[in-house]
Formats: sequence, C-alpha cells, structure tokens
Amino acid sequence: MAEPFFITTAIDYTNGAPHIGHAYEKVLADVLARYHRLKGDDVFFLTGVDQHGQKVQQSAEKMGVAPQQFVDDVTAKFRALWDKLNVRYDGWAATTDTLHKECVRANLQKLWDDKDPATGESRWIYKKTQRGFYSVRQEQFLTDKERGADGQFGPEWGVVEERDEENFYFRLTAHPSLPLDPATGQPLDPRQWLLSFIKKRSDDGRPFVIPDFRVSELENAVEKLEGDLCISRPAARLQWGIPFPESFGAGFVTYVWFDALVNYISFVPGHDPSYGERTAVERPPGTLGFADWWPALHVIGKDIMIPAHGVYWPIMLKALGFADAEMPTLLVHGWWNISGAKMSKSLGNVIDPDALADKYGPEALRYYLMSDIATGKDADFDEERLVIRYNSDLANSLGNLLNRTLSMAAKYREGRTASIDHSTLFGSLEGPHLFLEKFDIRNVDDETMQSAIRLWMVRDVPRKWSELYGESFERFEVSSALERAFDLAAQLNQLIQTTSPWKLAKDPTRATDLDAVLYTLAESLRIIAILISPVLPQAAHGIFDQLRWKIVEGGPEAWKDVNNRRFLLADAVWCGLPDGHLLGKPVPLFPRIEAAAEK
RNA sequence: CGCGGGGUGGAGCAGCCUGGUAGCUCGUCAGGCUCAUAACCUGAAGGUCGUAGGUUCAAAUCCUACCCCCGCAACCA
Repeated sequence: MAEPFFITTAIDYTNGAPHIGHAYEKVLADVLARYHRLKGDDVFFLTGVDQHGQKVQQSAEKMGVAPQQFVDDVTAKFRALWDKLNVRYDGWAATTDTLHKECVRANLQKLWDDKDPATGESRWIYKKTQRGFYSVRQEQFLTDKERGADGQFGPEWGVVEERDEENFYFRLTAHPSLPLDPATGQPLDPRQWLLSFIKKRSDDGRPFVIPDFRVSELENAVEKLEGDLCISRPAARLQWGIPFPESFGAGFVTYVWFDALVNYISFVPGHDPSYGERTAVERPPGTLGFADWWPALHVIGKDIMIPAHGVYWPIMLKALGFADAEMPTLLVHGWWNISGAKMSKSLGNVIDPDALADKYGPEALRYYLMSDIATGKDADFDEERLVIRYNSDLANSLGNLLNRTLSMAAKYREGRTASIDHSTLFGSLEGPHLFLEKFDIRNVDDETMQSAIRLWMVRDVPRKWSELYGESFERFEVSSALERAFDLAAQLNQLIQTTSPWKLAKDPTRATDLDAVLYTLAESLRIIAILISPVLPQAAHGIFDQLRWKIVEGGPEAWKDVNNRRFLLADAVWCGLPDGHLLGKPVPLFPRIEAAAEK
C-alpha cells in the first residue's frame, strides 16, 4: 500500500554558485526520495531556491541587472547542477513564484486577522519601532558583533548613524494576546509549548530532530529564547521581497522568515495559495492533497536548525493552526569540512561540485557523498578518498564482479543462463535455518559446493540483506545501507573463488554446478542493482542493461521515463531472472580512475 | 562555569543510548587464483579506545574531574 512521503531540502540562497554542501544536501534528499519510490511510496520531493533579500538586491545592482534577471541566472546554475547530479525533484520552490508570493501574503493575512478580542489587534503580529546603528554604505543595521576590538565600528562600514526603524514583529514569547493554551488555561507561551512538544516527540520515539544528539542543543536554544522575531523590512531599504498585504499598511516587505520557510507550504500540491488554507479546495481526482502529503521531512544543514527550523518554524506553524501531530521532522545533516576546517570562500577552499561531477561523473560523486559520511555528522572532504572509494568499491568490487560474471557466462554458456530446477534446489533442504547460522561461504569446498549455492538461495541471503538495508534506510543511515549492497558483492566474489567456475567448465560432469553458480551470480547482481539504485541510479540501469533484465509488467510506457518506477524493492528477491535468460556482453561499468595527473 | 560535537591500530571512521571476545574501509607484508576493469581470494602484523579517578564480577561503553581539537552563539542560509 502506497504511503505518502513528503521530503524537502533547504532552499538555497541565489547569491552565488552552488558548493559541495548544497550538492550533498540535495543528493541526500534525492537518495531518500528514491528509496521511498523504490519501496512503492508516493513521493513528493521539494527543493528550490530562496531568491529574495538584500544581498541579492545589492549583487544585482553591482552587476547592473534587474534582481529577477540576476536570480534567474543563478537559479539556472542550481537547476543545471541538479540535473547533472541526477537529483530528481517533484516540485521546484522558487520564492519569486507567484504561487509562493500569494501563499506568503495569505498566511500573513491569516495571522493579521487572528485578532485578540480584548484589543482588536492581531494576536501574533505587532508593529514596533527600534533604534539602532545603521551603516549607510552597507545599507544595514549593525549589531555588537560588527564592532571591532576597540568597541567601534570599523571603517569598512563607512558612516554609521543611529536611526529609528519601524517593523513588524512576530511573537515568540508569552503575551496576553496569544490564544489560550488548553494545557495551562493561560495564554500560550510559545517557548513552553515548543519545549513540551520537543519532549513529547522524543518520548514517543519519533524525535522532532534527527539525529537525537541535536535535540538537547535545540532545547537549550529554546530555553534561552527571548524577544520576538522581526519579520519585515521597510520597502525604502529593501525592495526585493514580497510586499506585505495592504491591511498591514503600505511600505513593508517580508524579511526572510515568512518568505523562505513558507515555501514548504506554498509548493505542496493541493494547497490553495489564495486562501492560505491547509486543505485543498480543489484538485484532480485521485491525486494527493496537502493534508495527505503533510507533514514534511525537512532535510537541512546543522546551521539552520537553530533558530530558523527548530524554533521559528514550529512556532509559525503553531500560530497558523497546525496541530502538534502535524509538525514536521527535521533531518539535520553535518558539514563536509576541508582538512578539518570549515569550507569558506575567504579561505579559498570551496569545493565545486560541478567540476567534480565533470571530472569523475555524477555517480562517483554521489557515491562518495553518501558513503563516506555518517548522516548527521561532519566529515572531511578529500578528493583522493573519492577516487579510492570509487576504485575499490565501484570498480574493483562491484564493477569487476559484473564483468567477470558476464564474461564467464559468455565464455562457458554463450551468455545464457541454464534452466535450473529450483524446486529441487530448495526442496532438498528443509529447515536449513537450524544449521546455517554459522554458514560462511569461505568454508565451502568442492564437494559441498552445490549445497553452498543452495544455501545461498534457500537462506535467501539477498532477502535478508534487503531487510537490513531497509532498516538502515529507515534510520537515514545511507552509508550503512550501501554497505549491505557491497557486502553482497564481496560475498559473491568469495563465492566465485570458492566454486572456481573455470574448473567446473573443464569438467562435463559439473555442468549443473556451473549453471547454478552462473545463475546465482547474475541473479544476485540484479538484486544488488536494485539496492544501489537510490544512490547510483545510472549504474543500476547499467547493470540491468548488461543483464538484459526488464520488467514486463510495467509495459513499454514504464520505460520511457527514468523517473518512472521500473522496479521496486519488492523485486529484490530470488528468481527474478527467468531461466534460460540471455545475458548481455560485459562492458566495464565503472572504469577505474587511474592516478590523477601528477601534482 | 554560554551551547553543542569530537579525541578508537599508519589514514578515515563505526561501536558508546540498551556495559561482557575492539569492528569496518583504505594502506602495509606474505601467500593463492586466473573468469575479470593490474582486478579477485586467503592469511598476518599493527590499538593499554585523550588523561586521571570512581561505580561494577566486568567499561571504549555508565559517573566525576581535567586536557586537546572543531562548530555555533540570535535575526548574517
């Protein structure tokens, strides 16, 4: 039964070219989305770009182009990269999209119209004047952080003057105007609510934040929360944003929060932006609506957990009327560091994913990004390790396995798998689990070889591995899921060594054994291809092509679009390849990357 | 005492929540195989799990203190 699965990424700020961190996040979300498609779930994968804001406005001015032109150019780079990396999203969130602007304004309007009867003012949003130090040159207010060691603002800020500015604020802290909290009978204290919500989710075994070691970090941040959130900028200072609805009065545009975060609502199918409602008004019959998709799994970097996604966003959703059960989950990933240091433009150590994809191919990059980091933790990016892991895992272990399998099949059997009497193979071994716990393919000798292969199948090693693989994926541990697939490849390489098909080929009396070995190899490779497909979609299809395996049930239409479900995790079981199947010619799937040019 | 993460054989990591033979990948050394992308298989060497205490029959794993490294620290993704 198909379950809806809604996954998002952070939307990237279109003020510069994408770097390896952007690529990692999108590939991670893409892999999770592909895994769920493989499971047969209905998946909606949303990613996109955050296009508003002062920096974009300034960059555009500097280049002498219109802001929309500027962001369109940068956006094109992001989309081109995702195409290159085979990141296949279902929805594209661009914050300059009319759909989104309407949704943002509708949500603001909804909060504005949520009035406190006592005062007639909005419960959630109010206007306030604040005084601060303003840099005329940089067109921004300065905080104490910008002060130099001497306590003064440096010359880079130019003339700094004190100014008053009026803005709209969104309540994050307790206030008499906020709606009554049924739990306490008092006006809602967003901070207390959030703390209890976070705790409740953890107690339910469904933490709000994954990995769970970040929960305490978030709780600390919430406890220290004070003050409300400034959500506007005067249009005089920032034009490149979404204007507030007229009822707020003229001259204000949204500042990042209610613009960027709301994308997770705007672009969900079935959402009606003109009303800001959470349920679909109309949608094509048979399609899923907002209430079906929601809540989301938000894949984000650790830098934007606090405060944006971990604090502001749940309180915004609470204010908009979302129930606790409708709150999303945050999957917080770590950083790729460069030699232990944070990647930064000023250090000049930015890794360009586009160049890497050109140099090594998208599959090599995807594999490295998914295999050499534990989800949630940091890792060091090392191009040499990328090459090492590609060569050892993809080329030597898996690629070579495919190659030698097809080569032997071609050489000994003209590429055709022989009919195997599976009933015999399975039937002679009843209750195999009783004595197979310690089974190890390495201990098999010639005489027991045939039963070794039976055991391989009867025990249904691939199925067992598929289960472990699924468990890893459900915990978002992509690297350990991948290890399962490559474990299988390693075992098959052992199997070849143990059964020595080249010897069997010379002995006519062992013809059945040879057939069994070759079938086992080909069939296992088909299963491995399914397991690696979320991370290595092209390679998976490459293996299928060489095995000449196609799913007939799907019909020709199913083959047109690589996005289409050509196969499912449920296909990763024994006997998928028909008997007497004709295998393809061996072609190196992952050519080895030879030593890079001398430095 | 601002918050959080990390310190495990040459390198990079997992294990720690739910104590009980220290595991994986790469590298090194030796041997084997020849179907294969100079690939594959087998074996070996190499770690007092940051330091010092504590709890326990038993600690990398729990507790305490300390040392070192790294990120974040409020509207700057």
